[in-house]
Amino acid sequence: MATQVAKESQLGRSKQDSSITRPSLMKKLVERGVRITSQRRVLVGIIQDSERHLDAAKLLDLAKKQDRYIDRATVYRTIALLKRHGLIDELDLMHLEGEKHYYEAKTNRDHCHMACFRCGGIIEYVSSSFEKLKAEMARQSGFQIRVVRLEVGGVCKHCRATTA
Amino acid sequence: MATQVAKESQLGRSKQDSSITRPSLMKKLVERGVRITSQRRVLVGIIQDSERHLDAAKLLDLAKKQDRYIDRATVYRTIALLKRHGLIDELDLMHLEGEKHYYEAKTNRDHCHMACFRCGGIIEYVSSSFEKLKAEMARQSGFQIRVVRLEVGGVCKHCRATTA
DNA sequence: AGTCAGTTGACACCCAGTTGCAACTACTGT
DNA sequence: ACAGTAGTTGCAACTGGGTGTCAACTGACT
Repeated sequence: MATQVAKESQLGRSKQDSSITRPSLMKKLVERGVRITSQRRVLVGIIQDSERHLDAAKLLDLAKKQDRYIDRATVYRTIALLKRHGLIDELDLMHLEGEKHYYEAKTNRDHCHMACFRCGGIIEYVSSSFEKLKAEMARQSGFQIRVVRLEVGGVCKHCRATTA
Repeated sequence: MATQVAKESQLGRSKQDSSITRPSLMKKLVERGVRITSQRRVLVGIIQDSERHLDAAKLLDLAKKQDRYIDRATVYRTIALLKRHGLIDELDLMHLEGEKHYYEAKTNRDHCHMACFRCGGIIEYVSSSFEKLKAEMARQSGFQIRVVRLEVGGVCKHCRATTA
């Protein structure tokens, strides 16, 4: 049984299915004794609340609205911090817009990203089959899974219908 | 039912399961009317026969042994050509060694790459559950899938056993 | 309030990948 | 076999995401 979370153009991100939750990043950082600087508060807040998939440059832009002296390097360092703690996921979105990476707060359920080569839309796809596959992979290979990334590129339903 | 293809350190690539085949890249290119230059013959031959996952720099190195005037740009352009024709897959292998990309000739069955953060080994994992998941995603979302990339990062069986 | 390890901003740097262009060449039609 | 030409190559300069270094700063302890 799968829940297709909807589609939105231009790297937009759909509202989450009610069964999907995002734990508070700040809380997790505090719990782990990570020093909370004003810059981290700003950056983590933006990632936590974002409805879109953010790349480093966009994240910097948004952060500068709250702290105009914040630096590129700090953005990258904070991203690395959150990755190290397993609090965010890194995505390529099939390089629809170049080599940059996108980030999103980790949710309680892994999901797949389907990127449309025509319209640039991203569909987030949650499925129990995906969970089962993960479990099967771990069991059969003896691998301890820490990160999973499932990305699909192709043409979405809408573009298939509207293009010759 | 899954076939775990084995494990090899340092981005090594295991021998393929007998049910997995790699169609001839050159033949496909000729069929499609692509111009066959000496450089392309060299590069495509290397990719076709490689037992490892190749990045652009390694591919250039190997190519230079056959044609010492071959250029970086030609390597990137050939990779783009093969990608455009859907003949190779692009991998990140969880950025185990930086941001570069790896390439492999597309096989008749999609497979997952499991990257060990400790030893750098890559396990290739083929599973009918994966095929089923793909079919389910396509059906439920109306998405026409052209490329799929499933990568997993974690700790392999061997490293879990040998490390404190 | 004082301490100091961890963090920041600034800036130079790295490196994978791209681009523009003149010279070259694989294929086509003859 | 040969010439014409569209597609390809090598070169060199460039782009852009990301990193390293280091002096100055600051959050979280006592």
